[in-house]
Amino acid sequence: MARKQGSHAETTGPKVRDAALRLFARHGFAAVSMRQIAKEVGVQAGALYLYTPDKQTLLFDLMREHLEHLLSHWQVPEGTPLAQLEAFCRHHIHYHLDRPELVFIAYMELRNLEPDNFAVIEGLRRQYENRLQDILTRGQDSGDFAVADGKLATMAIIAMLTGVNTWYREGGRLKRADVEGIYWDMVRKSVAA
Amino acid sequence: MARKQGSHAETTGPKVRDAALRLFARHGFAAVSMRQIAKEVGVQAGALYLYTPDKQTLLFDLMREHLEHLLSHWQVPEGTPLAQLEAFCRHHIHYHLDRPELVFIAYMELRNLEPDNFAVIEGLRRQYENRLQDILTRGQDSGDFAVADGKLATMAIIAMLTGVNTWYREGGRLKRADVEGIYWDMVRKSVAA
DNA sequence: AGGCGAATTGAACATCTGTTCAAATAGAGC
DNA sequence: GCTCTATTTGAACAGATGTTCAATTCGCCT
Repeated sequence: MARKQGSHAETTGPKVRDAALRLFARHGFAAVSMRQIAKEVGVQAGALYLYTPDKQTLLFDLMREHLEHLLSHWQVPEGTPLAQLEAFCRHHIHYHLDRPELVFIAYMELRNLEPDNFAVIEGLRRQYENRLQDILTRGQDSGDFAVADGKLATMAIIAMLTGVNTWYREGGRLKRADVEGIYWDMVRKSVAA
Repeated sequence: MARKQGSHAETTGPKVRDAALRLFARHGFAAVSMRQIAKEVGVQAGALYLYTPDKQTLLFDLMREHLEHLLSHWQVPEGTPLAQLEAFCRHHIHYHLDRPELVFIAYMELRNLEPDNFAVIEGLRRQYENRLQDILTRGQDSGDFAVADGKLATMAIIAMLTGVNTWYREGGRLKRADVEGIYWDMVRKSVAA
């Protein structure tokens, strides 16, 4: 009962995060116990509390980091509204297909966030949506797009694009570039003037 | 400790189902205990087992009944592919906005189903998707639609339409008929030849 | 070689989990 | 009013829950 051989916070820390990510995505936050996470890491449950103040924070940090990285990793480029919309769509699909577990958690576990944490995540998500809505508004003003309602079109497009994660499997009938192209084509037409 | 005044299986049974529906939708299947459901019904936990063999079946029955009703309540009408697609889209939105809790559960709680139950629900869902895919295929063959990939377009459209449930709130800026119309317009354009 | 801080154990806490069942009471038909 | 059955209670089960902490060992620096 003591410290283990080869133990270091720099290796155990990420392991805890990854185990939580994997297990929360597979079974859901509420269905996963701290002891299961500990087992996956190869450690006793008590040791987890060196790396997170509690289970809730483990979830919150995963979601916050995901959304903050999504926002910082990509900015709307200069160009026509059409080019901006294409860049958004292609990046969204690409980025989300790269992180299925984080995307899944960030959507499915919203109701397991405590009110303060929920407000933070909601705010970040809203920022991301606003980027798309701004593109659509600009395209509407310039006459490139014909969108009846900006907010609705934003939600419709994001729901459609994020939906890729529910069915796409690596090594399937379609390659990622194909999927990107086909989705972009549908989005383009759906808002076309 | 005994039978309660005014107790009848015909009233308690539905109460159990409704309480489970409401609580599962709000907090998630795994986060809700049988004692919470019992409290909502106004009964002790043991009494629930007169109305369901176990917690899992409570969830499964909600999902199965929802999807079976969705399938039996609406059939693809005769007509042009365009008319069929419009009917599908409008009905989908209307039906789903009427049952936000069931829709939410049927999507979010898939991973909490035991394998056999999951297979049943998956099968029902697939049947519903196939209806849309058939419409798209027929429209593609007739030259009314230009769809690069039938399966992908099916998933894209369903994701987009079901997404309404994540943001629409009764009494908001848009009426249900407006939403229906705007979504149908986007879908129509997205598959247009 | 020795000492100090970092990392982990394992037991303990109080409470909650799904489920079963004998006992008890209520409604309904006579 | 009596009986029969439908309906519910409340206790019990064996185990799981998130979290804390003194005790212990390992890695690293001098």
